Amino acid sequence: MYVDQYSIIKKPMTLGDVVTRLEAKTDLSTTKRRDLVSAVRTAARLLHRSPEDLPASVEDLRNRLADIHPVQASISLKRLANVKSGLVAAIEMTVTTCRIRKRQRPRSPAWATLVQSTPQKWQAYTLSRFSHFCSSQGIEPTDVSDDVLVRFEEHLSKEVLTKKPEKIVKITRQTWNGLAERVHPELPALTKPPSRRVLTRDLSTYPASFQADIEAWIARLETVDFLEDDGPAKALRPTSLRNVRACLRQFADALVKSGVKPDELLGLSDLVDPETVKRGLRYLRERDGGNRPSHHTIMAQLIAVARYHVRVSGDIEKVLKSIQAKVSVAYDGMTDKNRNRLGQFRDERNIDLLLDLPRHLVSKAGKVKDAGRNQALMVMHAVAIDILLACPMRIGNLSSLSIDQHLTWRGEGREQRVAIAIPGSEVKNRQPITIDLSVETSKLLDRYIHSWRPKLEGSSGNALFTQTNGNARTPSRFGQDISRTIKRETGIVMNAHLFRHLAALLFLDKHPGEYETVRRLLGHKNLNTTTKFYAPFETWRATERYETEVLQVRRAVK
DNA sequence: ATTCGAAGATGCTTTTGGTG
DNA sequence: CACCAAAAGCATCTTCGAAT
Repeated sequence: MYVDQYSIIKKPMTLGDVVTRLEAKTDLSTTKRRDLVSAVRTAARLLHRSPEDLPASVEDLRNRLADIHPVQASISLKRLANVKSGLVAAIEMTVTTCRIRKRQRPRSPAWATLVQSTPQKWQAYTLSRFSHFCSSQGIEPTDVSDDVLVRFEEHLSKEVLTKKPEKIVKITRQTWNGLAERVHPELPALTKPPSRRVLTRDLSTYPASFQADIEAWIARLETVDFLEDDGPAKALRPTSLRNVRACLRQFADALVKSGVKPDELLGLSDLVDPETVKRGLRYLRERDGGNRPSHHTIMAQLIAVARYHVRVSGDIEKVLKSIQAKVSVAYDGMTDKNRNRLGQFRDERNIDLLLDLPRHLVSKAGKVKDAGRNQALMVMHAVAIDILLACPMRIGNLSSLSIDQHLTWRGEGREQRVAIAIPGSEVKNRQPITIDLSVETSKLLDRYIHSWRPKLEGSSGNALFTQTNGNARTPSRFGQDISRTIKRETGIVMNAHLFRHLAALLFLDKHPGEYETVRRLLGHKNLNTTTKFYAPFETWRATERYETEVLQVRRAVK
């Protein structure tokens, strides 16, 4: 590489330099200096790096610090906040030359009036930081433009250690536009950037004959005519029908995006011609940067359509099958993501944290003086997690538990226990679920129903985990609630379904090879399914045993 | 002063029984 | 017993709202 001999090659500043400069700073009190140096060192320690190896860049440190959770790092939330604040202050003092000072001059009169007169208090909060930023830059409310928002985002990401600058910008824009639209017509509206999400064309934008053809195909899948010879053996469930529709919509969209005119799609037969299929798949592969499971699913739907609806020749069907084979994605048992998430539980501390979480949540809720909705939700999550630990059912079944239909109380007083019974028709694989909860879990459930659930709107209904409208929480919603609570309280990243894997893992850890028990616990129909999933984890135990039995010996010898 | 929560919609991924 | 189809589940976006 050619290097200009006259140019001075500057090494990027590191946190090591920040410490050196801080220590040389005579205008700081000894205490202040000590605190700042400590903050920088602690931050580096949390990141498992030496200060010299970390760039003195707020932007870079934000990303690194984003994954630090106080519980996992064994420090208090407050201490972590103090460390972050000290870190930014230290960088400001030693590295950054120009920055917008916090709490400097008051905002300009126009900004002050605007923010103080918002209809809702939260709007003032939301716009607080933005208004100070603009004011300090000499930008009045009427001068606000998309460009100003860009500079605001730059300020947030380069000079402040907030978690998600882009989210703050998004909410600022939303709040601003809300005010501009409803309260202050004189204010300029901000442009909403296009969503990065792929959205397919709505089916209603295709020719009527195409829409009708799809509906006919769906209708065929959802009804069983026992007199029909080659009809489906059983009616598909609503979820599957939704997926069929989605696949066809996504493929039609792929064709349009690759240049086919929507008007040219007159029926399903226009989707399954081999050349057309290749064209669509090429587009999808290009767009997604490789094969995806969804491409394979789409292909499967197209083949079904080709075979049973369009009734293509056997030759064509063979061609389509060979195309499908080319887009398949190798998959064995469990994905890396799930494997990694389960890996968190190789640390026994995390197992304890999770097992103890229900109790922790209840006691946390109980400590609040005027406990209200939020505390009731905490106890709701405690109950959900406790049930998942005892009986790792699918989130769909958990979220729709009904007090009247699924719960039965047995026994009296201290021995009272709650039984959960879910009929097979409500379960994914049609295996009924029956479980007697432990006395402890039953007590927790009882306390939730009698003391906490009534604090929630919608508690007059039968849903154990009620929404404000009285309906049961939706599975995806409830799953997210539970994941978030677990993440917030323990730092563990998991989803509701992982409770099933975890249960199997914990049990097999204590009782190696007892797959039959795990099969019953998880309600699998086939033992095959169980072993397929969990046999790979024997490797973990193998390395652990190697560690304890062989490496320990080495230590002893040493 | 700073995000956070609820809930619906939908794209995308995973699970799981069964079959060739 | 590898592979596939059915039936989920998960992640993320959107919109309307607030809590600490």
